[in-house]
Amino acid sequence: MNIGEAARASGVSAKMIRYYESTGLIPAAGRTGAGYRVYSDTEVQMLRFIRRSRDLGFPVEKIQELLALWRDRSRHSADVKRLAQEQIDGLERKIAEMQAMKETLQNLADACCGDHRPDCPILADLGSGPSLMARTDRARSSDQQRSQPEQHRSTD
Amino acid sequence: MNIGEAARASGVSAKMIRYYESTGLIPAAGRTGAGYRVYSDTEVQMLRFIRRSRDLGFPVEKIQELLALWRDRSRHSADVKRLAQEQIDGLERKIAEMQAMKETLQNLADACCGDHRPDCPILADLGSGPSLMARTDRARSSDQQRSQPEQHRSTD
DNA sequence: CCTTGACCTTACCATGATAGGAAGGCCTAT
DNA sequence: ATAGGCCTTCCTATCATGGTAAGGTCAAGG
Repeated sequence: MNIGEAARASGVSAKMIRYYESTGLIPAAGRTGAGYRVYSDTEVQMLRFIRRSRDLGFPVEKIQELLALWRDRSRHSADVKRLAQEQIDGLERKIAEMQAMKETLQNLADACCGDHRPDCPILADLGSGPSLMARTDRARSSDQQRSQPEQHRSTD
Repeated sequence: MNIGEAARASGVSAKMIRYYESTGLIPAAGRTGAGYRVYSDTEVQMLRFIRRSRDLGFPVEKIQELLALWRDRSRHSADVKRLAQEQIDGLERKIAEMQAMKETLQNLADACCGDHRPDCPILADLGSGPSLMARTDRARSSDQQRSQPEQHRSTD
């Protein structure tokens, strides 16, 4: 099987297969006399493993660990579970982060009448110092820093 | 104010300020005789605007539009609201995507006993073809080594 | 045989936003 | 005048992926 077929069979693009090989994620494939890479079913299965792991958001670095465990018949499932849990935790963190952004934006958008008038709480918030939204405002302090004549910061 | 002070005052690193200038997001700053960039309070305010927009997940491309609206005193708040809503929608899509990953992983992890034994539904799923998961069910394993005659293209 | 077209090869460039470093110039206080 | 802290530009890297270009290979058909 050449790289194009392996790509179609695994769902990993030929481009990425070569990249994974170059980075050492997968071992170098065999070659025909002409230099074409050759793939066995076993190797395609490994590529599918990688593809599926990527689909679940695992970074390539972690996939390396997953592959090592996959190949290790004396692995401890606890190690696999730990990797999965770390990934779950990472996803959760990112979800929470984006959820917070979304809520802040939603609050701002809700407060914006969204018509022909220029007044807009969204821009007002963006243009002000630290986040006024998300929780009741506080630290509004000086929204302009001291106005020094120019250059250097000297005596603080 | 030089770039270091502007960075501290805006929360945008000096590195990024130069980058934003090089990409045209912000106009080129004035320079002292020695070539040092000089920033006014107005420019620092703009940098804070950018910083806050980034904190809300806006890509620089969108920030360019936001900045244009910010500067345009005859803007329509509807345009701002639309940008915000697009960003909200984008965040929602990404959140849903990651939520799906998380749930799939959680189901797999829940099915993994996570002890010293090698059997692991997580690896079994990753090693199988297309997603066997998707619903809240698994409780299966040892389903990974069936060699499928999937090759086509007779020219081998 | 020669052409055609689909496939393969390597190598380089680009993305987006950010950080790191090197090499050298500038500024100010001591 | 020298130290050391700041500035400058330029280069590199990230991470996973796609694109392009220039050239070799292979199978089929005229």
